[in-house]
Amino acid sequence: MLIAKVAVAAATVAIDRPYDYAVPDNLSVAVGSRVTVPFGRGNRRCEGVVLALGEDDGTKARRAQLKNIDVSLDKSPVLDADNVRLAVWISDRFFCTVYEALRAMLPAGMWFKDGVQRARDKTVKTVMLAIPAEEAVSLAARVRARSPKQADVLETLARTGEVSQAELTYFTGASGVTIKTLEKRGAVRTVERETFRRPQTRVTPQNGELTLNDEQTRAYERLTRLLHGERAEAALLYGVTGSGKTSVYIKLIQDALDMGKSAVVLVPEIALTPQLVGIFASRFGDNVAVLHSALSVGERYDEWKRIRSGAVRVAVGTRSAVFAPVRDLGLIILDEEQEHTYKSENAPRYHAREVAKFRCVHAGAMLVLGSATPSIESMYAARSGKYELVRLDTRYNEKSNPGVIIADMKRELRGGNGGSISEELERELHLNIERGEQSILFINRRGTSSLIACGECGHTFGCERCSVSLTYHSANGRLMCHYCGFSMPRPDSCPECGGKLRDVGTGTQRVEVELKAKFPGVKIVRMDADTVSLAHSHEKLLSSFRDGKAPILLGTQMVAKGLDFENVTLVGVLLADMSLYVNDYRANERTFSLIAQVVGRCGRGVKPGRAVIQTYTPENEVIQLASRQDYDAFYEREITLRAVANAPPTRDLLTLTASGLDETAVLAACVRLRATLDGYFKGTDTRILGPAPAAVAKINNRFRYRVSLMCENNRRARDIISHTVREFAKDAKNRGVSAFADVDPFE
DNA sequence: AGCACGCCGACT
DNA sequence: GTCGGCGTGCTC
Repeated sequence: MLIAKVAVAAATVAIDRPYDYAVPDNLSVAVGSRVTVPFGRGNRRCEGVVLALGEDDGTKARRAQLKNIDVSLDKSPVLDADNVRLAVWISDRFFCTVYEALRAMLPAGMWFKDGVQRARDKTVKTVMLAIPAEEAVSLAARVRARSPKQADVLETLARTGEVSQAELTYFTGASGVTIKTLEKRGAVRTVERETFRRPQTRVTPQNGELTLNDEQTRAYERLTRLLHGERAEAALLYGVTGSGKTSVYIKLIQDALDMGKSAVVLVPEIALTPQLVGIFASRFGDNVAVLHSALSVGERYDEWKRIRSGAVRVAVGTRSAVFAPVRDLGLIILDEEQEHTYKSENAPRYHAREVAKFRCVHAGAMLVLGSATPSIESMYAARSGKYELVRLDTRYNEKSNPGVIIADMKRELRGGNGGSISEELERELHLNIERGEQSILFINRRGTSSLIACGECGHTFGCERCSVSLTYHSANGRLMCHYCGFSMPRPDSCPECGGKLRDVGTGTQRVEVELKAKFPGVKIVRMDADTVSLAHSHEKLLSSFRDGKAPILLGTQMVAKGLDFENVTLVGVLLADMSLYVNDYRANERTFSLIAQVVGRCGRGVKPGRAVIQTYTPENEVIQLASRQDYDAFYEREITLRAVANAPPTRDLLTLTASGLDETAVLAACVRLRATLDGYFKGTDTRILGPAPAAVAKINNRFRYRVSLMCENNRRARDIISHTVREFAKDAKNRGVSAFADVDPFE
């Protein structure tokens, strides 16, 4: 009798192991087949993946205990032995179940829920005007008094054209009923559209020979030697902004293709790197598949199949594309390898860099990590010889470094300027506007919108389910929780004392208002989550900045990347020190990377550029070093601090997070966790910290506390951690509290 | 995490 | 006598 070892979906980490099932004679399954099996006392049906097959070697008694596999979900297996091996490794390294790891390897939407396949091609209901825009605006004015929601809907549609119903209700707060009423009145039409268009515009392939400069050629040649087998674990391509890493990537990919192999290119976020994706698309034409969160389920599946069949040899995508099923993997490139988007925050909590390493080692492929500001851990590995370090030190089209002005906001405040634009920045902006040159202003803050507080009693609005403040979105006029999605309309006055509500903190909208007052009549393009979502694309906003020659582009994080415009000669960083004051050992690194990137973007054109860094702590060394783009000095300083603190990369950080509805129970469980770990690590130099509230202490009514360990991430430490998590789940005292482990989380 | 099994109190 | 409370232990 044939026995299958199956990874089941219903298993948690506490009970995860391969379960044996009998394979009925009429069923054909292979390693990697998805199946359904009966599981648990209730024999409820659950999904699973076959990990291995073997002949029965047990006794009759044992055979009688075995249950049968129910059905096989695929005609031919969708995963293979390599996937299984990788999944087992991920489950061990990142403390998840084997099933969770396997699941991450398949395109979303291929999975069954309750035995019913989810809709293949989702459609989305979109709404558009059925009457001319001007007519809609005047209709809106007429009905405003009686039906304000309808008026809002009409005006929004007049501005945007076609919008999905979901977005429309988000921005106007109107319900589906309002839209139906308008439809009955003949003012709007609704259409079911396929979720997303194919994002790739087919570009004409460029086959022209790529010319590299001397330095690029040397870097390329060293990397090629690695590609041909003389390899370290990975290569770190450390190239200052503008040194032309992309050209080196392209040469390497071409080489891999010439050898009959495939390449995977990972980018932090597709939407933020349209230029890079565009370059690959035009260079490799139909040989590229772009994997992308905006693809519909069906499209994603199609792209996945194209890659798997070998029809496409280059896959470009975000984190999950590290699993792209390319034929004969020859090369993986992680661009901007320091970005936190490569680390998954949900199970499986893997880091794409580590998965890439594993795949490359097993496929005999090369891994290239590219960055202008490498993560401290990667540079550490490079310096200690684990990675090959390849540098690109000179800027292509050598331009003088931009002049950097550090504006002291404390002094501004003392001088009576309580706004968010310093005198220096205002002066430079004036200069640029006069000269017809463009400026980019970048707000360094997490979140996209501002907080609202009562100007009289100081009342603030918090989410009742989560431990965070509600942030105000001027785009839809609502207060929203960024964790659970709760939203409410912004009240007219303080619910406590009736006082007037004010915006606190510098949101993009507030800066925009300030700029408009200072520079009347000057066109400002604002790019943040609000405007991007409504206008549908970064590209649209960017081209309105570039082609429309708007003097000022103002935005959050998202303007910091991929901007490479000739006419931009001034970059301003508002609140440069904002990200320094986070309780996180990576705060310095993040701040440095952000500022250095922004400074580097400036002055890449023909004209000389300047950067204005606004900060309340102008003497801060991180800001000073970043403004000089002095990565090497920053690295030396930072690695010393990390070593003193026993923080990564000198040690690894392992965390255990417990969450539950009852705060005292969670805390008590965490204290027990800590005691258990203290026992296991007694007498070692492992540092154990906590329990401390997690960065977001409460999500969806669940309180979260965390215990951290700084130790070497070795077999023994991992065994202790996973054993502790298992025991935790079994302990009746921990009822109602769940725990998970994470490696080097980015929180 | 589910889910059944089992051993105690209220109710037809 | 039986229905259902939730404490306990297992999942091929």
